Amino acid sequence: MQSKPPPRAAARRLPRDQRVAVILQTARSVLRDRGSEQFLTSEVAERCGTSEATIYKYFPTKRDLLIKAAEDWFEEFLSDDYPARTSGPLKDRLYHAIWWALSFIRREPALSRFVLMELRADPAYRTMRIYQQNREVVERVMGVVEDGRKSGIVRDDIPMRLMRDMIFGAIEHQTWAYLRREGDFSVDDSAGWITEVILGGIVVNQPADRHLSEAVDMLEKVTASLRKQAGPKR
Amino acid sequence: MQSKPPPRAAARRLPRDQRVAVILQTARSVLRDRGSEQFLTSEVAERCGTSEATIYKYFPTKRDLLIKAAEDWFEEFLSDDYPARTSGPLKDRLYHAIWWALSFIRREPALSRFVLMELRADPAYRTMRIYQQNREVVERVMGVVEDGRKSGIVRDDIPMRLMRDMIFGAIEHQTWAYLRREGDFSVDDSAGWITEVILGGIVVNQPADRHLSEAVDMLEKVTASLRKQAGPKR
Amino acid sequence: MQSKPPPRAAARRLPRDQRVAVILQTARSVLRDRGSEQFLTSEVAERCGTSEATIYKYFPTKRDLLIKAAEDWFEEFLSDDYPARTSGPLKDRLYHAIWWALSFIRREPALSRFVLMELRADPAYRTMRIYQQNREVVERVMGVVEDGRKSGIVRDDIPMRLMRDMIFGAIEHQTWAYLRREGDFSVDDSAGWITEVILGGIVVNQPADRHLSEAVDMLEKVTASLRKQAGPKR
Amino acid sequence: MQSKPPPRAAARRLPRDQRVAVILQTARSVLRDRGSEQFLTSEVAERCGTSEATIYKYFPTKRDLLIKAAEDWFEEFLSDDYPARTSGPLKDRLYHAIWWALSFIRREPALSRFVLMELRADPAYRTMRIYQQNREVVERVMGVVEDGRKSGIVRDDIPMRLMRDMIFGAIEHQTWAYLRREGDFSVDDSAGWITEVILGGIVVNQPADRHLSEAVDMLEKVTASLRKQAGPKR
DNA sequence: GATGAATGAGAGTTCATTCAT
DNA sequence: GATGAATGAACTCTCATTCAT
Repeated sequence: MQSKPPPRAAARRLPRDQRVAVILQTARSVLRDRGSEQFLTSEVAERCGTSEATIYKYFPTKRDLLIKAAEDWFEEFLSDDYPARTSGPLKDRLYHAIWWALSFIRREPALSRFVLMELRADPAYRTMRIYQQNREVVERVMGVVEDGRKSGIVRDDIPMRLMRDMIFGAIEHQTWAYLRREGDFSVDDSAGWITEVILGGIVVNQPADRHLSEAVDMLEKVTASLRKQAGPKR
Repeated sequence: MQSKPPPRAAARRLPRDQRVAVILQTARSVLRDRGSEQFLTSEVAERCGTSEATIYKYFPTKRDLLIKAAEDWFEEFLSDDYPARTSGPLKDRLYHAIWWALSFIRREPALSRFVLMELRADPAYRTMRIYQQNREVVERVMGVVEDGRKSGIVRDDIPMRLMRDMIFGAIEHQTWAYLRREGDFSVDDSAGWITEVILGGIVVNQPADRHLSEAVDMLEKVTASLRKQAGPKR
Repeated sequence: MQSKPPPRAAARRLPRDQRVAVILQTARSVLRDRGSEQFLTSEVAERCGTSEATIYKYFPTKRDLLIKAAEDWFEEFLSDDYPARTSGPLKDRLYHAIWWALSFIRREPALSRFVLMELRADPAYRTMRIYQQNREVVERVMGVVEDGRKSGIVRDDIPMRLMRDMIFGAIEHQTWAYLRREGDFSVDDSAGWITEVILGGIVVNQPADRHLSEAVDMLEKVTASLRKQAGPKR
Repeated sequence: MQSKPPPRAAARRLPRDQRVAVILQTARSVLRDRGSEQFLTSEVAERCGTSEATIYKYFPTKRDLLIKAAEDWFEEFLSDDYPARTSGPLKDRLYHAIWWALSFIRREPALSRFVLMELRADPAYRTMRIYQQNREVVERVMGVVEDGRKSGIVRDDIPMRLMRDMIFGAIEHQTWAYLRREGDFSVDDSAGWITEVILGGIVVNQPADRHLSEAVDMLEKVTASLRKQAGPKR
């Protein structure tokens, strides 16, 4: 016989808001531990010392609970935010933004996985708050690119959407195994390389280029020696 | 009252191979229509006019059926293959390979989705035939990069894995909405832009340009100083 | 057309303990009527006017239900217990204990059959409560034998295990047909004879008898020879 | 996909009798290896290189096959028989018969288990050939007891049925674990002890008995000395 | 005589969700 | 506001048995 459930731990008769908060927190922890596929309403109820019926009082559907929990979670992440870097060389700023996006995944793999692999598939995804939240992350990175464009550093023939796909495609691909709980990754390294390739591509400096820079070197020397030769001038 | 089920539509008593083929085809179509999560053996049985027991006669497990169906499907794609382009400029060859990978997704979104989002997560993925099949696609693209490296065109400081993640991350991200049945994409355009960015990055000024303009600057200074040195002329 | 199932007969919404009790009682009756091999959870559900899901709410497994039902059943038997007889002649005490064991089988053949023929074969049998319960019965009988040994009445060269096997082998064999619902047996008679044979064996001449008759023989001879020696007497 | 069954090994188109014989032999081996609960018609078919349909041509039912196989098996055992010992002391003959019954179990535990635990439960058991076969074994043992009775060695107040139950109850209980594949037993030891207890019971020679035999000893001495005293007589 | 193909009829579970109290 | 009780509706898988060829 199933052992009797332990007597409810949590306070009964919480005001609505608190009850909701408790449930959401618990749902978050279940989502973290089990992933969305093994997410059972019964486990949420058990962990927060309520009944499943109570949960269904506040959330019409398991999925609603799941989404709300994810959104709150995401919100929290966004609010204890690093300030975006808005000045400095483009490369540094891009690195910083990508690093930040990667660190989100690193810190909350379960949430990331749920958002990236489940919610994004939902037909209603675009109407969810979490869609907007996710956009914030994307915007922060793409904002840097946009700035680069405005100041003429970034090519303006490449569609923004493509650049976005490449950057976030790379981010997700790099973190795939980690999201699967099958490996780890270095936020710093990944951010570094992605930035590097995005900015400069994978093609070696052309030979022509090398010769030119040698030429520049020589000219610098010539210039310097001419200066000396000219003596203390004015 | 449920009226008696209509007599089985499909031919009964098929020879083994044909029955297997019918089941696999049907499974493929169910996978296409429903996705792997809503894939029911009962629906496969119904659609091909057999009983579920018959299906289980030939496939030990629902998952086995699913995988076998996917593998055959993939096989079919790989066999009416375009020849890989093995000569010509790196850019053309890379474009061609990426184009080919994209066209797979374009032609078989349901299959792609299943492979990319379900099977890849399976612990046994690496031991499946489909893993090898998928590798073929990846290898074909990365082979081009490798060649580029050997001939010194591609930077050899960037880890291959990163390049792979960027290319396929970009491919998958570009096709994401399409896999979700939410949009479309142009194989040609996507392939073109991905190639472009991967090879050259997103920054306007190629190093060659930068060096060149520095050189010009200096030459101007040198010229100016030589002029002064020459004294008041004319 | 199946007419709509009649509204559930049994009271709905029983408190947990009552529901569990109802299920256990029902399970017991199904076990009695069908035996463990034809024991269907669906029949239990039907008979007690619940759904199978309700049963699985309280019992994780069909087998668990079966075992719990058997254990409770056994418990009930053990609790309306006859006191063991702890004094008096060995024979009486052994008779009493065997009688008690037989009466268990007599009263609950279905349960006995399940325990003796199914559970005993279970790898986990030794860890079950019912194993302990069964031991109580065995111990009560063997305790008498043990006492007999201590007081020198019982031979101490025969392995206890063998004696146990003989006593319970005899008990089970005697009751076999009854367990099969094919006949009946008298608890009194069986107990009497088993006690008799176990204690004394099946051979007519007890050693005491043999010696006695030898002695008589010899005395007759002695008498005869003494008569001769005394000469022709009247 | 289930791998194709290997091409049939056995000759096709066997005459009826041979086919039946092959099936029966195979069924026996499956019964031996798997026990009757895991006995699958599919495995029989596979092992003897026929189809299940062929089996059903000759045996209307799985159970029929099982029974027929067991009967043939038993027959074989009975025919390469030890001759029963028909002379000598009762104890030796009983030992021999019990030993023989035990050795059957020892040699064919799977068959024994099937007969003792499955078939015996069948309502039609009494009408089966195997019931008669089993009786042969029982008779051989009980024949010895019967002889003992006739010659006055065995008590005639104990019901034969009880003696039978005690002897075979003891045999089965002793071999229980072995039939469960959980242990082993010594045919010699078991036979020895069972014989011992059955014949003599478990009670120590009574003290009275001891005194009597001492008395006999003394009388023998008296008789002897009287004889001497009487001198060479006649 | 032989068999490949096919299946009816379940079995045991699982879980999100409802509702009377 | 809270919940214990209850369940509908699936789902995957098994196997003895039948039948057209």
